[in-house]
Amino acid sequence: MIHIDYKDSRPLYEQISDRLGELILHGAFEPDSQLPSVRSLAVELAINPNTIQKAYTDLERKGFVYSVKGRGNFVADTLKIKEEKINDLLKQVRLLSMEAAGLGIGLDDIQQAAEAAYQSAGESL
Amino acid sequence: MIHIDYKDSRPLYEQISDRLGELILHGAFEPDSQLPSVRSLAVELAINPNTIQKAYTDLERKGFVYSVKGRGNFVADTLKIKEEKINDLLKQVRLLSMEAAGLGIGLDDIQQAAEAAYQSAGESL
Amino acid sequence: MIHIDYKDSRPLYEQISDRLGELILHGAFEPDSQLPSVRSLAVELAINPNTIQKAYTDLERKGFVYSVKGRGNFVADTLKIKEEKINDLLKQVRLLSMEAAGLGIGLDDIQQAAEAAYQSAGESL
Amino acid sequence: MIHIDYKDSRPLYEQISDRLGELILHGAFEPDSQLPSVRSLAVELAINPNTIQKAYTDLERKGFVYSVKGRGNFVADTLKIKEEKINDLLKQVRLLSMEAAGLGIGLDDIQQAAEAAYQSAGESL
DNA sequence: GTGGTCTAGACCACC
DNA sequence: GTGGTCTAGACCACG
Repeated sequence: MIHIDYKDSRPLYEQISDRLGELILHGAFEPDSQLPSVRSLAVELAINPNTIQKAYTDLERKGFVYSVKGRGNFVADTLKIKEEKINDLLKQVRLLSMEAAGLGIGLDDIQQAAEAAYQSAGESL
Repeated sequence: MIHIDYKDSRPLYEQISDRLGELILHGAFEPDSQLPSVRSLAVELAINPNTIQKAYTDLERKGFVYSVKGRGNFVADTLKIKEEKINDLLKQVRLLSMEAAGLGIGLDDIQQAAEAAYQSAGESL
Repeated sequence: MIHIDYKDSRPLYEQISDRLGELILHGAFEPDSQLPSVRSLAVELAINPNTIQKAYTDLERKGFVYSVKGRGNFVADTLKIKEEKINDLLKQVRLLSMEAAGLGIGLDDIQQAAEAAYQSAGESL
Repeated sequence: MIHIDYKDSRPLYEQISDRLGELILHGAFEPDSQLPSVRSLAVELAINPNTIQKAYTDLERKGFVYSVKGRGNFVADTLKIKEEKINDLLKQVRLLSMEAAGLGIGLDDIQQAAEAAYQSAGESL
């Protein structure tokens, strides 16, 4: 479910946090369902529990997860998060488009690239 | 021409390298023209010359610049670089589009966002 | 009467203790009347009896409740408690006011906020 | 400048984070001025550097501080933060006032307590 | 068994 | 010297 890449320059806790956030965003977990415990994940990934803990703290800061002492970590209501994520993504598209305009790329090229990728993603579902 | 932001969490050398690379890509310098010397830039930006040197080394690694011992740093032929940059940007658009598909964003939303941003950038030229 | 919020980061026993204390303070129980038994509350809330027991112990420590072995838990004389609570609350108001002074908030702003909230609470009774 | 209370039930990192945040909010540091380094604070307070680091991370999350790798931690622009803090404080006043209404405390009592404390704070400046 | 906090000691990237 | 990350091992509160 989670793959650690030691060649990745990102810190381990961030790889884990990002990956879990991705899974949550894409609906891999039910809201309010329990996530793997700090210790079990630590064992599974052969990583220090503190590092897992940092990943969960990061997810809590981002609002993806809430934690209850003595009980575990649970996935938060992802609706608002998803909206934020969507806004973020569109903002990135806008930035890239403006940059593309500066580099002389045609609007068509961008839109076609978007379309092709979008549909290939749809097919793989 | 170059602005250093001490609040930026990126290292200084990277800010300088990125900014110079941007200027080169957008045609602010003629190919083979000479760039400011390490020392002059260091004085101008009130920064340690080692940091400037590292920025130039970074640009050389990326192929934006070539350096001649005892003479200075010069802008490389940017044609290939520009092509790479364009490919890079389109690749990013594709990635975002695939991610968008996974999040349930409509293709229209993406293309419209791109179009609006593209045109607003064109107007500001 | 008591609602458990599993998303609340406070421990369960504290949620229960706080809620019962609130009810007692606001006169929801007669003095010396019997409170629900540990077991019945445990069943009703679908919670471990140990947790309920800890809540009652907490309330006893605070002086809201007294317990008679073999008979149950009973509400204490709340008069003194109420006075303490009032003193507590006024103390908090004073602390906030001093902090407000340090932050440059006007006294009027505080008093008006207090008045508006006070009256809105009165209307909802 | 910072006092650690080992009898305080709050974690050390939170005591430090809160205290520094307080100092920043009350203008004890110039914006963009450098805060004590992780290591120096660790020595001064006789505490593990990791704990100080966690305090700074916490302050960064709250927007009180920004950190630049290799250079140190600096106080952020506190204007927005101060506004948030003021809103927070007034919200607390409102909560207390509503609670007071439920307990039968007079509005006068609250406002007078606020006034007395407010003025005593003003005199001590 | 669960998460939360803390210490001690280490290594890295950046300046 | 600066912050950032990671490991190892420990103790506590909670259920």
